[in-house]
Amino acid sequence: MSPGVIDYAGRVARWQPDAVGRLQDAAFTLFDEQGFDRTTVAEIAERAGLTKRTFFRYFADKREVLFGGSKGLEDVFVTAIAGAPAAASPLDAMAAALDALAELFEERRAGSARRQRIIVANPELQERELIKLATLAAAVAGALRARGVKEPAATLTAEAGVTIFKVSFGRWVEPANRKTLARLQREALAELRAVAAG
Amino acid sequence: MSPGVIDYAGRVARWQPDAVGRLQDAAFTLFDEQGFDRTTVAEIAERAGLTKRTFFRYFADKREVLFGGSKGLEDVFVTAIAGAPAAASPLDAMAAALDALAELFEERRAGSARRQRIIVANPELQERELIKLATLAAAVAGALRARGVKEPAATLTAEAGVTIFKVSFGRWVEPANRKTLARLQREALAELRAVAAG
DNA sequence: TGGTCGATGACACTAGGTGACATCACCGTA
DNA sequence: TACGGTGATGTCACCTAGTGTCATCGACCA
Repeated sequence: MSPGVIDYAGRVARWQPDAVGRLQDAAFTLFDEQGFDRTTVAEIAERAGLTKRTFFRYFADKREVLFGGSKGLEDVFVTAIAGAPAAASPLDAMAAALDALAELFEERRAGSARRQRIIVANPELQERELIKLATLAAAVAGALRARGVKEPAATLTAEAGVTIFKVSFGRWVEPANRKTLARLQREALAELRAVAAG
Repeated sequence: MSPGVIDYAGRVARWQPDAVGRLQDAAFTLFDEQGFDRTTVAEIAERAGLTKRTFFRYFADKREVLFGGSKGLEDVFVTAIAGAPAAASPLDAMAAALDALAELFEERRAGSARRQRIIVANPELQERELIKLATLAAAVAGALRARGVKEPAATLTAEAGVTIFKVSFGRWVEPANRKTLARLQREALAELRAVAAG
């Protein structure tokens, strides 16, 4: 669609640039305006100046368009675990990784809240969110095992860390919240330590 | 389909009994034989002697036919939490609830393993499983709050308990496993305590 | 006898998702 | 300069999950 666009160099480009970005923008806007399931893929594609078929070339399904950033999240988390001091306990490594995550998000609270609104409003999207978090937990557990943590401690620690992130993230994006994500995560971690101590 | 069946009283019944059960049986068998996504709803319905439309009257979607028992699971979990001694710590109440769950499953290891095989083979089904577990965790957190546990301790404890169940269940249904679910859960809980203690 | 109810069937329709093939600007190379 | 390959996109036909609506007909009741 729309061939013959003039690109930055003044040459005739066949396609408008950044099809993926345009699809994501269109999807976010439409989901936010009319809700996820009152928005069709054809509608998203049309708004992005593309076709349904092109949408499905970039995204495995309609939900996936909202989860583009999850690979980056996983990378930051795993890298931070791997980079923690060798002497750090599993839970200390986890604390360091949570701080690294917080830094990644701190600037994007408005966008995160918008995305969260869309997801919370739709069970299908919550399912996808949960499997992304489960995948994340599995990767984190792998990073812990690479540090010498045994099973099932690695999986339990990883799940605990991801749970802390999830719970804290949910509080962070609440309109009334004034605390930083880093602080909410540290509080949750302390709480978990207290619970486990009995 | 198949009207004119003779029922237990010798009278002519219009329909064969237990449509839900027949649909579940057909679905389990077909999913196990040919996989979840190579099985169509029309196929399941036909095998059960019913139509697609009837399938969707009983199950909200194709996946739901595998998750009929999750309400019972939640009831047992929540009841056990509520019934724990008033003096028990949150984690002790959790331990008691996990024992109660183990009792519920101990007799059904073969069936549980078959269901697990089907679910593990398909990401869509894992998504549904995860949201069921998340719903379970939310209910358990509610039961803990009813005991006076504050947030975020209640949610963190509930998530930890459900994680212990999930991890232990996965190990329990492994072909090589010889331990009971109760024992695997107790081991995981001890491990979690050790990790959190540092 | 007739009327309501409840479980199921029949049928048409929407939308997510896929496979196969066509299009055409771009780019490297002879 | 001509030409062939490549990659991003479009077109079209198709499958199947899931839904809305109305028809059917034995059971049950007055």
